[in-house]
Amino acid sequence: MASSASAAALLPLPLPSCSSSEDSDDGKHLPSPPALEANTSPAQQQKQKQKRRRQERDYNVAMKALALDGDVDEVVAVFAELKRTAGEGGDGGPPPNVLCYNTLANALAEAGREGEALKAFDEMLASGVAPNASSQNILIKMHARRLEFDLAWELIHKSGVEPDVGTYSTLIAGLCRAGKVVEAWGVLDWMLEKNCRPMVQTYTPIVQAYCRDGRIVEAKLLMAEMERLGCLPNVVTYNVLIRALCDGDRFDEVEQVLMESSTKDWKPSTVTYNIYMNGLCKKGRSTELKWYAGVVAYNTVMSSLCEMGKWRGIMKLLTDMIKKGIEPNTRTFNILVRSLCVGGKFSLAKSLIHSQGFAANVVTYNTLLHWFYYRGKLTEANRLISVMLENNVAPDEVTYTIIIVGLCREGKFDAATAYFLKSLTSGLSMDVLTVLLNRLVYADKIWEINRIFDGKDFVPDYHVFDLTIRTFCRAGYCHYRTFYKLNLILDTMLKRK
DNA sequence: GTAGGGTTAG
Repeated sequence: MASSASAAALLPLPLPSCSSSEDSDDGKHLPSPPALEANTSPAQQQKQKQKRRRQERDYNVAMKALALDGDVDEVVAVFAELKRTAGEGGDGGPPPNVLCYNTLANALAEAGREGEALKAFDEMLASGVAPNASSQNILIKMHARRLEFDLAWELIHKSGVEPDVGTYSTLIAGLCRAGKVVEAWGVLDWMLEKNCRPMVQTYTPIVQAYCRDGRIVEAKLLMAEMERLGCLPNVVTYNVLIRALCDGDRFDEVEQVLMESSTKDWKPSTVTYNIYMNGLCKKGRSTELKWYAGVVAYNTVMSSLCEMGKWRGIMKLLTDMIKKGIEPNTRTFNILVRSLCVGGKFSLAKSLIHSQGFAANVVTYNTLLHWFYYRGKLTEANRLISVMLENNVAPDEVTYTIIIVGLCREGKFDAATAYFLKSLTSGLSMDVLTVLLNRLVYADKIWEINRIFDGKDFVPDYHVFDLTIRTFCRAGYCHYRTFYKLNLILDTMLKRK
């Protein structure tokens, strides 16, 4: 995979502590074209460097804000702009510094665009910018998400970048998410051996792992231990605990924990209240909005009202929040779209896409598509797909799933298969394939299945074989009279290998 | 100014 190749690419480190923004006069990246260079004094050059550094910081802050907002495309655009301004002198100019590359790569990784994140790091190395501990941590995070812990270890041991608290914390978080709490404790011991002091961020994932397993007693014990060690649990740690208490219907204890917050030296945030309220909503105990409610709280309640079919109440809340000066976001909007669909107001829901001040995203289109198919409005669905593509909104796995399910239900297996083949251009999704195969096999559409594996753009691997055989067997095709159909498909698949 | 733990939409 590309990830291991890139991990290897990070191994030989050029100059471990040197970032491009530092004043290393190695002459590798002169900021200005020669002509300008000739008649600028050292003082002026210094000034230009400072200006560039400020510019990089500003761009970096902007990228971070955009990433927080979930607008990754815009992050990519800002980064490109940063590179462009460097090249205005004519000969390319200095590359962005390591922090900017980190921000870019992290935003991409967080958005699930890991291939692009790795490409960003490759580009960084190619421009002679040395990675730092944060770059390494971002890579470790990506490895951990794919459960490639061996690669994560290899990176730590061979990169030459000294692991920091963040490195260990990232690894611990990844292990905890994968349910490997014992290994996480191992890493904690290891860092203590290396005299690296843990932080709240190091312990919190372990608290969370306990909470997820319903081991609340152990979670609380660990939090007590943190206090003893002088590493006080903070609002995030308590949020984890409160969520677990909500899931367990232990709302009295939530109140208790909140009451004690002032003496325990932490302050509940809007996130805390959002978790609490979400817990109450899920148990059907509250739709009352308190004074501290922000946009997320409104979204939660509106969404819960939508589940209950009270879509008129949603409109009331929308006007309510606008009156209070709380700005609705894309999610608010999507909840509104969904509630309008639930209420059968399709044309109104559709018209919202073109309304000003709202950028429809892939979720918006998915919501509408789902309902169009659900109500058998195939022409509308087709038209919407065109609009979506015209507006440069890329379909995701959910989109393809909705389309495929919708078409199959109408008996349009051929079209559904065509969409699956189209989805391959953005990579194979096993989820999408599972959905399609299920429908085709149960409908006995052997010809279409053959078509999936007959194309030149799809070479089945072990998982695909496994899935196919299982699906056929579950549908009863492993009977001797029908087995030849599965054989036919397997033949086609083997031809491709 | 980058990384590492927590909330809401299909």
